Amino acid sequence: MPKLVKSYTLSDQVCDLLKDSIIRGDLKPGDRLLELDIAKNYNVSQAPVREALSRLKNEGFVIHYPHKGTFVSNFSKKNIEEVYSFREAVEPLAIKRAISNITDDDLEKLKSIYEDMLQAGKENDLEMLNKHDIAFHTYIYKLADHEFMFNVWENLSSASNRIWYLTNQIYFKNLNEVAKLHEPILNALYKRDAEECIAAFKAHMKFVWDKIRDEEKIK
Amino acid sequence: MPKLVKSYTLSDQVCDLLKDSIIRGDLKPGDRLLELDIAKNYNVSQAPVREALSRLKNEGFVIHYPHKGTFVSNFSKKNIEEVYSFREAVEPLAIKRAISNITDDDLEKLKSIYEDMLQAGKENDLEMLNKHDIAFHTYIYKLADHEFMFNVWENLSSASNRIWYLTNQIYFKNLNEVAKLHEPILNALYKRDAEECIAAFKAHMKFVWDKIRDEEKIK
DNA sequence: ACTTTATATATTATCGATAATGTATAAACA
DNA sequence: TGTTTATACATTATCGATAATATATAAAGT
Repeated sequence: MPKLVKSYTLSDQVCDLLKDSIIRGDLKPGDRLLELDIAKNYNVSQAPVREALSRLKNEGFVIHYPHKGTFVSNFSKKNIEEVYSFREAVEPLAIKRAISNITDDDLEKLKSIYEDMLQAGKENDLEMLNKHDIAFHTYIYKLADHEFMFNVWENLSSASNRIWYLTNQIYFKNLNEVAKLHEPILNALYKRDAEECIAAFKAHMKFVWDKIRDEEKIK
Repeated sequence: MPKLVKSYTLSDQVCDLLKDSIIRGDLKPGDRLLELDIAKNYNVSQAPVREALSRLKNEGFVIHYPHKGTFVSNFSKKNIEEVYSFREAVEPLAIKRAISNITDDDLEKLKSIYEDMLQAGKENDLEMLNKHDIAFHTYIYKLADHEFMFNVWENLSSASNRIWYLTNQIYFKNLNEVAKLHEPILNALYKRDAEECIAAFKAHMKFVWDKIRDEEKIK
Protein backbone atom coordinates (compact mmCIF):
# COMPACT_ATOMS: atom_id res chain seq x y z
CA MET A 1 0.00 0.00 0.00
CA PRO A 2 1.39 3.42 -0.87
CA LYS A 3 1.91 5.82 1.96
CA LEU A 4 -0.92 8.30 2.38
CA VAL A 5 -0.08 11.88 1.53
CA LYS A 6 0.59 13.71 4.71
CA SER A 7 -0.77 17.22 4.85
CA TYR A 8 2.22 19.25 5.80
CA THR A 9 1.08 22.27 7.75
CA LEU A 10 3.23 25.36 7.98
CA SER A 11 3.93 24.76 11.65
CA ASP A 12 5.11 21.23 10.84
CA GLN A 13 7.45 22.56 8.22
CA VAL A 14 8.83 25.29 10.45
CA CYS A 15 9.26 22.76 13.25
CA ASP A 16 11.21 20.37 11.03
CA LEU A 17 13.39 23.12 9.59
CA LEU A 18 14.27 24.49 13.01
CA LYS A 19 14.88 21.03 14.45
CA ASP A 20 17.22 20.24 11.61
CA SER A 21 19.10 23.49 12.16
CA ILE A 22 19.54 22.62 15.81
CA ILE A 23 20.55 19.00 15.20
CA ARG A 24 23.05 20.02 12.56
CA GLY A 25 24.42 22.72 14.85
CA ASP A 26 23.55 25.75 12.72
CA LEU A 27 21.61 26.96 15.71
CA LYS A 28 23.75 26.62 18.80
CA PRO A 29 22.82 26.22 22.47
CA GLY A 30 21.84 29.56 23.94
CA ASP A 31 20.87 31.11 20.62
CA ARG A 32 17.72 33.13 20.88
CA LEU A 33 14.78 32.29 18.67
CA LEU A 34 12.78 35.42 17.91
CA GLU A 35 9.32 34.48 16.77
CA LEU A 36 8.83 37.37 14.36
CA ASP A 37 12.33 37.04 12.89
CA ILE A 38 11.79 33.37 12.16
CA ALA A 39 8.37 34.20 10.76
CA LYS A 40 9.90 36.75 8.39
CA ASN A 41 12.69 34.34 7.46
CA TYR A 42 10.35 31.55 6.50
CA ASN A 43 7.76 33.92 5.11
CA VAL A 44 4.97 32.90 7.46
CA SER A 45 3.19 34.64 10.31
CA GLN A 46 3.89 34.35 14.01
CA ALA A 47 1.25 31.70 14.73
CA PRO A 48 2.82 28.66 13.02
CA VAL A 49 6.21 29.66 14.44
CA ARG A 50 4.81 29.66 17.95
CA GLU A 51 3.32 26.24 17.38
CA ALA A 52 6.59 24.95 16.02
CA LEU A 53 8.49 26.31 19.03
CA SER A 54 5.97 24.80 21.39
CA ARG A 55 6.63 21.38 19.88
CA LEU A 56 10.38 21.86 19.98
CA LYS A 57 10.01 22.78 23.63
CA ASN A 58 8.25 19.52 24.32
CA GLU A 59 11.00 17.58 22.63
CA GLY A 60 13.61 19.40 24.67
CA PHE A 61 15.30 21.21 21.79
CA VAL A 62 14.51 24.65 23.13
CA ILE A 63 13.69 26.25 26.46
CA HIS A 64 10.92 28.76 26.77
CA TYR A 65 10.68 31.44 29.46
CA PRO A 66 7.22 33.00 29.44
CA HIS A 67 7.25 36.63 28.27
CA LYS A 68 11.01 36.44 27.89
CA GLY A 69 11.80 34.26 24.96
CA THR A 70 12.82 30.92 23.53
CA PHE A 71 16.40 29.68 23.43
CA VAL A 72 18.14 26.68 21.97
CA SER A 73 18.70 24.26 24.83
CA ASN A 74 22.10 23.07 25.88
CA PHE A 75 23.03 19.46 25.33
CA SER A 76 25.87 18.51 27.58
CA LYS A 77 27.51 15.25 28.53
CA LYS A 78 25.04 15.08 31.40
CA ASN A 79 22.13 15.14 28.97
CA ILE A 80 23.75 12.42 26.93
CA GLU A 81 24.27 10.31 30.02
CA GLU A 82 20.60 10.84 30.83
CA VAL A 83 19.52 9.54 27.46
CA TYR A 84 21.63 6.40 27.76
CA SER A 85 20.73 5.65 31.36
CA PHE A 86 17.09 6.18 30.54
CA ARG A 87 17.16 3.94 27.52
CA GLU A 88 18.83 1.27 29.63
CA ALA A 89 15.92 1.45 32.05
CA VAL A 90 13.13 1.54 29.48
CA GLU A 91 14.22 -0.47 26.49
CA PRO A 92 14.29 -3.78 28.41
CA LEU A 93 10.54 -3.36 28.84
CA ALA A 94 10.22 -2.76 25.11
CA ILE A 95 12.28 -5.85 24.36
CA LYS A 96 10.30 -8.10 26.70
CA ARG A 97 7.00 -7.03 25.24
CA ALA A 98 8.29 -7.10 21.68
CA ILE A 99 9.46 -10.69 22.07
CA SER A 100 6.05 -11.79 23.26
CA ASN A 101 4.52 -10.33 20.08
CA ILE A 102 7.22 -10.91 17.47
CA THR A 103 6.46 -12.93 14.32
CA ASP A 104 8.80 -14.57 11.83
CA ASP A 105 7.89 -11.84 9.41
CA ASP A 106 9.03 -9.21 11.90
CA LEU A 107 12.33 -11.02 12.31
CA GLU A 108 12.90 -10.86 8.57
CA LYS A 109 12.17 -7.14 8.58
CA LEU A 110 14.57 -6.56 11.46
CA LYS A 111 17.21 -8.64 9.75
CA SER A 112 16.84 -6.55 6.62
CA ILE A 113 17.25 -3.33 8.62
CA TYR A 114 20.35 -4.83 10.21
CA GLU A 115 21.76 -5.60 6.78
CA ASP A 116 21.09 -2.01 5.73
CA MET A 117 23.11 -0.94 8.75
CA LEU A 118 26.00 -3.19 7.78
CA GLN A 119 25.90 -1.81 4.28
CA ALA A 120 25.93 1.78 5.55
CA GLY A 121 28.83 0.81 7.80
CA LYS A 122 30.79 -0.55 4.85
CA GLU A 123 30.13 2.58 2.85
CA ASN A 124 31.04 4.77 5.82
CA ASP A 125 27.69 6.50 5.44
CA LEU A 126 27.10 8.04 8.85
CA GLU A 127 23.70 9.50 8.02
CA MET A 128 22.33 6.23 6.69
CA LEU A 129 23.71 4.20 9.57
CA ASN A 130 22.00 6.60 11.98
CA LYS A 131 18.73 6.33 10.09
CA HIS A 132 18.73 2.53 10.11
CA ASP A 133 19.88 2.39 13.72
CA ILE A 134 16.86 4.46 14.76
CA ALA A 135 14.61 2.38 12.50
CA PHE A 136 15.83 -0.84 14.14
CA HIS A 137 15.03 0.29 17.65
CA THR A 138 11.80 1.96 16.56
CA TYR A 139 10.68 -1.38 15.13
CA ILE A 140 11.20 -3.01 18.51
CA TYR A 141 9.30 -0.26 20.28
CA LYS A 142 6.43 -0.62 17.83
CA LEU A 143 6.25 -4.36 18.48
CA ALA A 144 6.01 -3.69 22.20
CA ASP A 145 2.49 -2.33 21.64
CA HIS A 146 2.81 0.22 24.40
CA GLU A 147 1.52 3.63 23.40
CA PHE A 148 2.93 5.59 26.29
CA MET A 149 6.39 4.11 25.90
CA PHE A 150 6.31 4.73 22.17
CA ASN A 151 5.64 8.42 22.67
CA VAL A 152 8.55 8.63 25.07
CA TRP A 153 10.72 6.82 22.53
CA GLU A 154 9.90 9.43 19.90
CA ASN A 155 11.45 12.05 22.14
CA LEU A 156 14.35 9.78 22.98
CA SER A 157 15.09 9.13 19.35
CA SER A 158 15.10 12.86 18.58
CA ALA A 159 17.59 13.29 21.39
CA SER A 160 19.58 10.33 20.09
CA ASN A 161 19.69 12.06 16.73
CA ARG A 162 21.11 15.16 18.29
CA ILE A 163 23.70 13.12 20.14
CA TRP A 164 24.63 11.42 16.91
CA TYR A 165 25.47 14.71 15.25
CA LEU A 166 27.35 15.97 18.29
CA THR A 167 29.45 12.85 18.42
CA ASN A 168 29.85 11.92 14.79
CA GLN A 169 33.60 12.38 14.91
CA ILE A 170 33.70 9.51 17.41
CA TYR A 171 31.37 7.20 15.57
CA PHE A 172 33.13 7.85 12.34
CA LYS A 173 36.02 5.66 13.38
CA ASN A 174 33.74 2.84 14.42
CA LEU A 175 30.86 2.69 11.96
CA ASN A 176 31.25 -1.01 11.35
CA GLU A 177 31.51 -1.76 15.04
CA VAL A 178 28.34 0.20 15.78
CA ALA A 179 26.44 -1.73 13.13
CA LYS A 180 27.80 -5.07 14.36
CA LEU A 181 26.59 -4.31 17.90
CA HIS A 182 23.11 -5.10 16.68
CA GLU A 183 23.92 -8.64 15.61
CA PRO A 184 23.73 -10.17 19.11
CA ILE A 185 20.48 -8.27 19.68
CA LEU A 186 19.04 -9.71 16.48
CA ASN A 187 20.23 -13.23 17.30
CA ALA A 188 18.62 -13.12 20.71
CA LEU A 189 15.39 -11.94 19.10
CA TYR A 190 15.50 -14.94 16.78
CA LYS A 191 15.82 -17.17 19.85
CA ARG A 192 13.03 -15.22 21.55
CA ASP A 193 15.38 -14.94 24.51
CA ALA A 194 14.48 -11.72 26.30
CA GLU A 195 17.24 -11.83 28.90
CA GLU A 196 19.96 -12.42 26.33
CA CYS A 197 18.53 -9.68 24.17
CA ILE A 198 18.50 -7.21 27.05
CA ALA A 199 22.09 -8.09 27.87
CA ALA A 200 23.10 -7.52 24.25
CA PHE A 201 21.25 -4.23 24.23
CA LYS A 202 22.98 -3.08 27.40
CA ALA A 203 26.34 -3.97 25.89
CA HIS A 204 25.36 -1.81 22.92
CA MET A 205 24.50 1.16 25.13
CA LYS A 206 27.64 0.68 27.17
CA PHE A 207 29.88 0.57 24.10
CA VAL A 208 28.58 3.86 22.77
CA TRP A 209 28.42 5.65 26.08
CA ASP A 210 31.96 4.55 27.00
CA LYS A 211 33.23 6.11 23.78
CA ILE A 212 31.42 9.35 24.46
CA ARG A 213 32.28 9.59 28.15
CA ASP A 214 35.98 9.55 27.44
CA GLU A 215 35.75 12.09 24.66
CA GLU A 216 37.34 15.36 25.74
CA LYS A 217 35.75 17.42 22.99
CA ILE A 218 32.26 16.95 24.39
CA LYS A 219 31.44 18.69 27.61
CA MET B 1 11.52 31.93 51.26
CA PRO B 2 8.03 32.65 49.93
CA LYS B 3 7.12 31.16 46.61
CA LEU B 4 7.61 33.50 43.69
CA VAL B 5 4.47 34.72 42.01
CA LYS B 6 3.95 32.77 38.88
CA SER B 7 2.59 34.65 35.94
CA TYR B 8 -0.44 32.71 34.92
CA THR B 9 -0.97 33.13 31.20
CA LEU B 10 -4.39 32.62 29.67
CA SER B 11 -3.28 29.46 27.91
CA ASP B 12 -2.04 28.03 31.21
CA GLN B 13 -5.38 28.76 32.81
CA VAL B 14 -7.36 27.26 29.95
CA CYS B 15 -5.10 24.22 29.97
CA ASP B 16 -5.59 23.65 33.69
CA LEU B 17 -9.34 24.15 33.49
CA LEU B 18 -9.71 21.71 30.61
CA LYS B 19 -7.40 19.16 32.20
CA ASP B 20 -9.42 19.31 35.37
CA SER B 21 -12.64 18.79 33.43
CA ILE B 22 -11.16 15.73 31.77
CA ILE B 23 -9.69 14.28 34.96
CA ARG B 24 -12.94 14.78 36.82
CA GLY B 25 -14.89 13.24 33.95
CA ASP B 26 -16.97 16.26 33.00
CA LEU B 27 -15.44 15.90 29.56
CA LYS B 28 -15.66 12.29 28.49
CA PRO B 29 -13.54 10.28 26.06
CA GLY B 30 -14.55 11.05 22.48
CA ASP B 31 -16.02 14.47 23.30
CA ARG B 32 -15.10 17.05 20.72
CA LEU B 33 -13.28 20.16 21.76
CA LEU B 34 -14.21 23.06 19.50
CA GLU B 35 -11.63 25.78 19.75
CA LEU B 36 -13.98 28.70 19.24
CA ASP B 37 -16.62 27.29 21.57
CA ILE B 38 -14.10 26.90 24.35
CA ALA B 39 -12.79 30.37 23.57
CA LYS B 40 -16.26 31.84 23.92
CA ASN B 41 -16.90 29.82 27.07
CA TYR B 42 -13.80 31.06 28.83
CA ASN B 43 -14.03 34.50 27.28
CA VAL B 44 -10.71 34.39 25.51
CA SER B 45 -9.67 34.21 21.88
CA GLN B 46 -8.74 31.15 19.86
CA ALA B 47 -4.98 31.49 20.30
CA PRO B 48 -4.63 30.59 23.99
CA VAL B 49 -7.14 27.76 23.51
CA ARG B 50 -5.01 26.28 20.74
CA GLU B 51 -1.94 26.50 22.94
CA ALA B 52 -3.77 24.82 25.78
CA LEU B 53 -4.98 22.01 23.52
CA SER B 54 -1.49 21.53 22.17
CA ARG B 55 -0.21 20.97 25.69
CA LEU B 56 -3.04 18.61 26.53
CA LYS B 57 -2.20 16.69 23.39
CA ASN B 58 1.36 16.26 24.56
CA GLU B 59 0.19 14.96 27.89
CA GLY B 60 -2.11 12.49 26.18
CA PHE B 61 -5.37 13.96 27.40
CA VAL B 62 -6.64 14.73 23.92
CA ILE B 63 -6.03 13.55 20.40
CA HIS B 64 -5.68 15.98 17.57
CA TYR B 65 -6.39 15.23 13.91
CA PRO B 66 -5.06 18.05 11.70
CA HIS B 67 -7.82 20.04 10.05
CA LYS B 68 -10.39 17.78 11.66
CA GLY B 69 -10.49 18.50 15.33
CA THR B 70 -9.46 17.70 18.86
CA PHE B 71 -11.12 14.99 20.96
CA VAL B 72 -10.83 13.82 24.54
CA SER B 73 -8.69 10.70 24.47
CA ASN B 74 -9.84 7.39 25.73
CA PHE B 75 -8.28 5.92 28.87
CA SER B 76 -8.81 2.22 29.02
CA LYS B 77 -7.49 -0.57 31.17
CA LYS B 78 -4.74 -0.99 28.60
CA ASN B 79 -3.62 2.60 29.15
CA ILE B 80 -3.64 2.03 32.89
CA GLU B 81 -1.57 -1.12 32.50
CA GLU B 82 0.86 0.90 30.40
CA VAL B 83 1.29 3.49 33.09
CA TYR B 84 2.01 0.88 35.76
CA SER B 85 4.34 -1.24 33.64
CA PHE B 86 6.18 1.88 32.57
CA ARG B 87 6.59 3.15 36.10
CA GLU B 88 7.89 -0.24 37.12
CA ALA B 89 10.57 0.06 34.46
CA VAL B 90 11.55 3.67 35.12
CA GLU B 91 11.11 4.34 38.80
CA PRO B 92 13.88 1.92 39.84
CA LEU B 93 16.29 4.21 38.01
CA ALA B 94 14.86 7.16 39.91
CA ILE B 95 15.22 5.33 43.20
CA LYS B 96 18.82 4.29 42.57
CA ARG B 97 19.88 7.79 41.65
CA ALA B 98 17.82 9.37 44.45
CA ILE B 99 19.51 7.17 47.03
CA SER B 100 22.94 8.22 45.89
CA ASN B 101 21.98 11.86 46.43
CA ILE B 102 19.64 11.71 49.41
CA THR B 103 20.39 13.70 52.59
CA ASP B 104 19.04 13.36 56.12
CA ASP B 105 17.06 16.48 55.48
CA ASP B 106 15.41 14.89 52.45
CA LEU B 107 14.49 11.87 54.54
CA GLU B 108 12.74 14.13 57.03
CA LYS B 109 10.81 15.78 54.23
CA LEU B 110 9.76 12.44 52.80
CA LYS B 111 8.75 11.22 56.22
CA SER B 112 6.60 14.28 56.69
CA ILE B 113 4.90 13.69 53.32
CA TYR B 114 4.30 10.09 54.36
CA GLU B 115 2.70 11.27 57.58
CA ASP B 116 0.45 13.58 55.58
CA MET B 117 -0.60 10.56 53.58
CA LEU B 118 -1.42 8.60 56.72
CA GLN B 119 -3.43 11.51 58.01
CA ALA B 120 -5.36 11.77 54.74
CA GLY B 121 -5.95 8.01 54.94
CA LYS B 122 -7.37 8.33 58.43
CA GLU B 123 -9.65 11.14 57.36
CA ASN B 124 -10.70 9.22 54.24
CA ASP B 125 -9.68 12.23 52.17
CA LEU B 126 -9.11 10.78 48.73
CA GLU B 127 -8.05 14.04 47.11
CA MET B 128 -5.44 14.78 49.76
CA LEU B 129 -4.08 11.24 49.73
CA ASN B 130 -3.66 11.49 45.97
CA LYS B 131 -1.93 14.84 46.27
CA HIS B 132 0.56 13.60 48.84
CA ASP B 133 1.11 10.34 47.00
CA ILE B 134 2.15 12.26 43.89
CA ALA B 135 4.27 14.60 46.03
CA PHE B 136 6.09 11.63 47.57
CA HIS B 137 7.08 10.12 44.26
CA THR B 138 7.82 13.52 42.74
CA TYR B 139 10.27 14.15 45.56
CA ILE B 140 12.14 10.97 44.68
CA TYR B 141 12.23 11.87 40.99
CA LYS B 142 13.58 15.32 41.89
CA LEU B 143 16.37 13.77 43.96
CA ALA B 144 17.34 11.60 41.01
CA ASP B 145 18.66 14.72 39.27
CA HIS B 146 17.70 13.45 35.83
CA GLU B 147 16.03 16.09 33.71
CA PHE B 148 14.75 13.82 30.97
CA MET B 149 13.24 11.35 33.40
CA PHE B 150 11.66 14.15 35.37
CA ASN B 151 9.85 15.46 32.30
CA VAL B 152 8.55 11.99 31.60
CA TRP B 153 7.40 11.73 35.20
CA GLU B 154 5.37 14.91 34.84
CA ASN B 155 3.35 13.22 32.10
CA LEU B 156 3.16 10.01 34.09
CA SER B 157 1.86 11.79 37.14
CA SER B 158 -0.83 13.52 35.10
CA ALA B 159 -1.87 10.13 33.82
CA SER B 160 -1.73 8.73 37.35
CA ASN B 161 -4.05 11.51 38.39
CA ARG B 162 -6.52 10.55 35.72
CA ILE B 163 -6.33 6.92 36.79
CA TRP B 164 -6.93 7.95 40.35
CA TYR B 165 -10.20 9.61 39.47
CA LEU B 166 -11.29 6.74 37.27
CA THR B 167 -10.65 4.26 40.02
CA ASN B 168 -11.57 6.14 43.14
CA GLN B 169 -14.38 3.75 43.98
CA ILE B 170 -11.72 1.07 44.38
CA TYR B 171 -9.27 3.09 46.39
CA PHE B 172 -11.99 4.32 48.63
CA LYS B 173 -12.10 1.00 50.44
CA ASN B 174 -8.34 0.93 50.91
CA LEU B 175 -7.16 4.44 51.64
CA ASN B 176 -5.19 3.43 54.70
CA GLU B 177 -3.64 0.49 52.91
CA VAL B 178 -2.51 2.68 50.02
CA ALA B 179 -0.86 5.12 52.39
CA LYS B 180 0.81 2.32 54.35
CA LEU B 181 2.34 0.92 51.15
CA HIS B 182 4.80 3.77 51.29
CA GLU B 183 6.20 2.84 54.68
CA PRO B 184 8.51 0.07 53.41
CA ILE B 185 9.68 2.41 50.65
CA LEU B 186 10.49 5.06 53.20
CA ASN B 187 12.25 2.59 55.50
CA ALA B 188 14.43 1.35 52.67
CA LEU B 189 15.31 4.92 51.80
CA TYR B 190 16.40 5.48 55.40
CA LYS B 191 18.68 2.45 55.06
CA ARG B 192 19.89 3.73 51.68
CA ASP B 193 19.11 0.25 50.38
CA ALA B 194 18.21 0.67 46.72
CA GLU B 195 17.28 -2.95 46.04
CA GLU B 196 14.96 -3.16 49.03
CA CYS B 197 13.42 0.14 48.06
CA ILE B 198 12.80 -1.00 44.49
CA ALA B 199 11.21 -4.20 45.77
CA ALA B 200 8.93 -2.20 48.06
CA PHE B 201 8.04 0.08 45.20
CA LYS B 202 7.19 -2.82 42.94
CA ALA B 203 4.98 -4.29 45.65
CA HIS B 204 3.24 -0.92 45.79
CA MET B 205 2.62 -0.90 42.01
CA LYS B 206 1.50 -4.51 42.07
CA PHE B 207 -0.96 -3.92 44.90
CA VAL B 208 -2.69 -1.09 43.10
CA TRP B 209 -2.64 -2.67 39.64
CA ASP B 210 -4.01 -5.95 40.99
CA LYS B 211 -6.97 -4.10 42.44
CA ILE B 212 -7.64 -2.31 39.17
CA ARG B 213 -7.14 -5.31 36.90
CA ASP B 214 -9.85 -7.28 38.62
CA GLU B 215 -12.31 -4.41 38.64
CA GLU B 216 -15.15 -5.10 36.23
CA LYS B 217 -16.36 -1.54 36.10
CA ILE B 218 -13.23 -0.32 34.33
CA LYS B 219 -12.74 -1.40 30.77
C1' DA C 1 -29.46 2.87 -8.18
C1' DC C 2 -24.74 4.41 -8.02
C1' DT C 3 -20.92 7.21 -8.85
C1' DT C 4 -19.16 11.55 -9.60
C1' DT C 5 -19.24 16.53 -9.32
C1' DA C 6 -20.87 20.84 -7.35
C1' DT C 7 -22.40 23.58 -3.36
C1' DA C 8 -22.88 24.90 1.36
C1' DT C 9 -21.21 24.69 5.85
C1' DA C 10 -18.22 23.83 9.79
C1' DT C 11 -13.83 24.04 11.68
C1' DT C 12 -9.06 24.54 11.89
C1' DA C 13 -4.87 27.04 10.34
C1' DT C 14 -2.97 31.27 9.46
C1' DC C 15 -2.70 36.19 9.20
C1' DG C 16 -1.78 41.15 10.56
C1' DA C 17 -2.47 44.15 14.32
C1' DT C 18 -2.78 45.32 19.25
C1' DA C 19 -2.14 44.57 24.26
C1' DA C 20 0.60 42.90 27.99
C1' DT C 21 4.92 42.04 29.80
C1' DG C 22 9.72 42.37 30.51
C1' DT C 23 14.43 44.79 29.78
C1' DA C 24 17.44 48.47 29.33
C1' DT C 25 18.46 53.24 29.74
C1' DA C 26 17.96 57.75 31.54
C1' DA C 27 16.24 61.00 34.95
C1' DA C 28 15.23 62.13 39.70
C1' DC C 29 16.21 61.78 44.28
C1' DA C 30 18.62 60.71 48.71
C1' DT D 1 27.59 57.61 44.50
C1' DG D 2 23.87 54.55 44.88
C1' DT D 3 19.05 53.73 44.74
C1' DT D 4 14.62 54.47 43.12
C1' DT D 5 11.33 56.01 39.63
C1' DA D 6 10.13 57.22 34.85
C1' DT D 7 10.58 56.45 29.92
C1' DA D 8 11.46 54.05 25.69
C1' DC D 9 11.96 49.91 23.46
C1' DA D 10 11.83 44.88 22.35
C1' DT D 11 9.34 40.80 22.46
C1' DT D 12 5.81 37.72 23.59
C1' DA D 13 0.81 36.90 24.34
C1' DT D 14 -3.55 37.69 22.69
C1' DC D 15 -7.03 39.37 19.63
C1' DG D 16 -10.44 39.51 15.71
C1' DA D 17 -10.71 38.44 10.98
C1' DT D 18 -9.62 35.70 6.83
C1' DA D 19 -7.88 31.64 4.23
C1' DA D 20 -7.40 26.77 3.81
C1' DT D 21 -9.18 22.38 4.57
C1' DA D 22 -12.48 18.85 5.54
C1' DT D 23 -17.41 17.12 5.84
C1' DA D 24 -22.09 16.79 4.60
C1' DT D 25 -25.69 17.44 1.37
C1' DA D 26 -27.63 18.11 -3.09
C1' DA D 27 -27.36 17.96 -8.11
C1' DA D 28 -25.85 15.86 -12.24
C1' DG D 29 -24.40 12.22 -15.03
C1' DT D 30 -24.04 7.18 -16.20
